[in-house]
Amino acid sequence: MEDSNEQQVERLTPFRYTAELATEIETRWQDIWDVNGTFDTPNPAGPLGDQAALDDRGEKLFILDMFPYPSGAGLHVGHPLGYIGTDVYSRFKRMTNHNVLYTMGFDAFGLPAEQYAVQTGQHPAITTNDNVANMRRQLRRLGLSHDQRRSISTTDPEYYRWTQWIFTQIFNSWYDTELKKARPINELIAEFESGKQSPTNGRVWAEMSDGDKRDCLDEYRLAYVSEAPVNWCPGLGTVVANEEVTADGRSDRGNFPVFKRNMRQWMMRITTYADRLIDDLELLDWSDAIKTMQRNWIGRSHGAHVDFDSAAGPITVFTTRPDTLFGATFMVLAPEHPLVDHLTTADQANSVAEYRAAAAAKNDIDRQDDTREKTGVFTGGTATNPLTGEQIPVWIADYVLMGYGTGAIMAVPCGDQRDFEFARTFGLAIPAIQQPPVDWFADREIEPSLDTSTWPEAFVGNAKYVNSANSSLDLNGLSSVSEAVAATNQWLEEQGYGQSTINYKLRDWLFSRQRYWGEPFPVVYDEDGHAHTLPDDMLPVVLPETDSFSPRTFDADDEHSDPESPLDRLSEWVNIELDLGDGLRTYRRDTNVMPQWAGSCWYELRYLDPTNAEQFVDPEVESYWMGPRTDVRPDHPGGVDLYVGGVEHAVLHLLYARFWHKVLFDLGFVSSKEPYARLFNQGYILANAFKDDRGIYVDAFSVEERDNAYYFEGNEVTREWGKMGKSLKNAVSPDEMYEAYGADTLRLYEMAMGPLDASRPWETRDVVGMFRFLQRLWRTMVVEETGELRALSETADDETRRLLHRTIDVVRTEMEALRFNTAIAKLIELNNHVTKVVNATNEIPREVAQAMVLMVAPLVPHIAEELWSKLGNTDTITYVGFPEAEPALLVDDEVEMPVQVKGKVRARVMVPADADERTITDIVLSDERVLEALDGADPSSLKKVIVVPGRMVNLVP
RNA sequence: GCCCGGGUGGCGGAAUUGGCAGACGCGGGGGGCUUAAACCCCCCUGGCUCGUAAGAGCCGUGCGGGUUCAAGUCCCGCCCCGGGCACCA
Repeated sequence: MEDSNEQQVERLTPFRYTAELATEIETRWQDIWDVNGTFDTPNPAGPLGDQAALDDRGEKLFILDMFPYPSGAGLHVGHPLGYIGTDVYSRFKRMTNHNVLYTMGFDAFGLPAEQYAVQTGQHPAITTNDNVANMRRQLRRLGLSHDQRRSISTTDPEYYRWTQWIFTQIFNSWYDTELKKARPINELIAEFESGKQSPTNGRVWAEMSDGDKRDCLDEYRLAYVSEAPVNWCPGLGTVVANEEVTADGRSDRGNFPVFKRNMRQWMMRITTYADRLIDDLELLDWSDAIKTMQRNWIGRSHGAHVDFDSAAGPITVFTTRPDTLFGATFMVLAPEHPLVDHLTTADQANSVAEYRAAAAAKNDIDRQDDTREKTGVFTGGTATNPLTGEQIPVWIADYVLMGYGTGAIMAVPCGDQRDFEFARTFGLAIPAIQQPPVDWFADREIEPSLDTSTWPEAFVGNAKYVNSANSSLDLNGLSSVSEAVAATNQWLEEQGYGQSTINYKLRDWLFSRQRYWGEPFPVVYDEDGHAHTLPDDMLPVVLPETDSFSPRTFDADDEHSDPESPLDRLSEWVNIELDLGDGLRTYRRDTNVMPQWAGSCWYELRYLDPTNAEQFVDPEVESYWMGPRTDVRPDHPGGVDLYVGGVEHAVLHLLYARFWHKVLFDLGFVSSKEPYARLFNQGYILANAFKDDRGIYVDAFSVEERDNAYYFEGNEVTREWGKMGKSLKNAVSPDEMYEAYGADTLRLYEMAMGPLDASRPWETRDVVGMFRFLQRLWRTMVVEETGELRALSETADDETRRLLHRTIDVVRTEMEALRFNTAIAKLIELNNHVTKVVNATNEIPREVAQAMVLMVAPLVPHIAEELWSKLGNTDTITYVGFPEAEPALLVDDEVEMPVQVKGKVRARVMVPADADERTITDIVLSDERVLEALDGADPSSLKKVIVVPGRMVNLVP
């Protein structure tokens, strides 16, 4: 009987590096690592403190992944891209004398976990635990070098106890605008009592009742309950934060419509930190793209508040261009503006009411989706332009948003495109107040003129001011916007018509959700409805058990439904008797839960000291791992040394976490002013997805390609790129890859396929290239027939040794810079060379074998451990020093230099490596092929001879 | 519309401060081993033209200009793709 191929291979080379052998090696080493606690990292103090171990390790380094939601679907090969990258880097750093903190937790509260639970009918605690366990298993199989002792889940009561504690700290703090930092609310009370400052509501502290004092303090707290317009999402049955609403007015989870509604909700006063959140971006080693997104989201703009007198009292507008006030010929208020009623005249009442009703019926999407046709109505009322003294008409229009600035604008049609369009539509005057430059007219192919009826659009920019003077202010003749703004602001402040100010797009953070699967608020309400946070010894407030954990959701379009928190139903839990210091009283619990983001706002801090029962983190431990590295640079803010994750958290998680961290910094709990000193955004793994003619995704693995077209079950389908995922029916699971090649090959392929920050398409058929490399590596050291270590020779030939050291040099540099793809290419080149040596001699030089194993160890740790032990070592390779290049071996005696004639390579000559320009020139100009290439030109009278030593020579005849 | 990225062989991608374009891998071709095949090993592989051949020449990094001895890299003007923001006063 004939053997199958596999049987033959098995019989002839039973110790070949196959998927089966890889799996055996990998699972065995994973067990050894676990048993030995190989990746346990010592702290300087506390429960995980170990001074002896700490002394053995070098400089500290905190490497962090954005932790995942433990989704029920499990991992596909796209998920661990970043994790493999951080693992390789962590392992490399351990080998270059660093004490590396590297672990992984689970962001297990929130909508996805809850929706999965609702889907399966299982309690979210059960499904979450299952999912976490499954994910731990999948990540372990990848060989990630996490310190398992430090892994947390946000759903552990021991963890969310501290999430609740931080909430109480925030609640019991206020922002001191003088010192520009958060302080305990008790210090504010002390200042009110001593008279050092007075409440901003204008009342006298000593004369206020206890209840009034509480109300007054609530105006200051960094966490507060407010009745405010919020985003109500009936489809999810909860309110959501601004950051969770997409540009087209839908929820980022579930894609349901979102409606603006006034509701009583918890808010976080993140706006008080707007300046610091923008300014401290300067201190961060983050990409400009992410910084820009944060800046845009916070949306700081410098301008002025200006009051326009009217019959209904002063109308305040915010403008960034007070210099254009002379051109303000009308005003526009948002339809919801409170002064509209008072301004509207009787004969305009009907049309105003009609317009306001129409605007109210539209949600934000429709208002923005508009074809940009300007609509609006005249209120009949007028206001006084403080600079010109003219009476100008007041309109309402939905292009002015109540949610930004003051909800009212002064319209300068000649200098603002929106106002220009509005004025054109309704035939309002457009006087020019600047003389646009000649070029501006030329570009628009019109004659220069101050008659704006010839202008196609508004003019925005620096230009000479005209018609801009009154008896006490004269801008005419100025030509820079900044000068004119300064002059106008000064005038406005002197005359009491306004003042320069800063406006932000950022709103306070809506912090409560009407869901079940989240952290309960550590808050109770007394009989007067005042909120009290619970003292430390009553934490955690454990999420109560219930079968009815699913929230009430509504028809997604039912704007007028009301949220109904699942916790509301648990009256036995809601109503309690407590002694909060003034005897046993009846209280009512808060029935909201915190948003998904709460747990991820501080998890990196808990990794530092995960088992500390006394504090959320020991300050000594925090300062060791996250304290400012002023030795690196004087303005280093402290924080995680390397944070790797996707760009999708640019404004959500990263903004919230920075805010919480800054509060904790202000209150003295942490020494770092930023949580993440360096951020690296990894790319995504993309995969082909295919749609049939109904636009439905078909199984990508059953699609056939013929003549540049794609077919599924005989029908042509269209190809598109997408993130890998279940919904696109193109997910490849890591288990398939383990089965075919093992985890080391998967790790290597993901690192080799491109730079870590680039998205790239997955190609299963390419994976085999990395598998072949590992097979060859294995074969250079292991005899496939016997499994024995190949014979070692004591010395390498000169060429091999030089190549080895050049490789070490490059691999170190590339690993350090997270360019694992190029490091791998160099290692393959070295291995290809070594394969030739081994083929010729049947032995491998010991120094080469050792260095190669050490260099691949961060990338493919299992095969490296196995080879390392075959080479006679008994200890793990994890903490062995990474090879260092011998500088003398990096320079050659002779180098080949290309010789160009007029920039084109015509010849190559060998020159001594240390030759200077003179010597090189002499050698080059006496070379036969060079003379030939010069084609008869006289080498002694060349126009130019450019010599870049070690690079090239260029001759210009 | 504005702000970020990006565009290099059949494919994924390499290329220090401007200095030999296409490293490495996949795919493709040829050879060796084998009764045969698979595995493995060795060689070739951007396009075009000329040459029996060794080889030689020309073109070539989205398009069009420019700077330079020299441009994938720098400058100007466009086109396309991906992402973010979007009536923000």
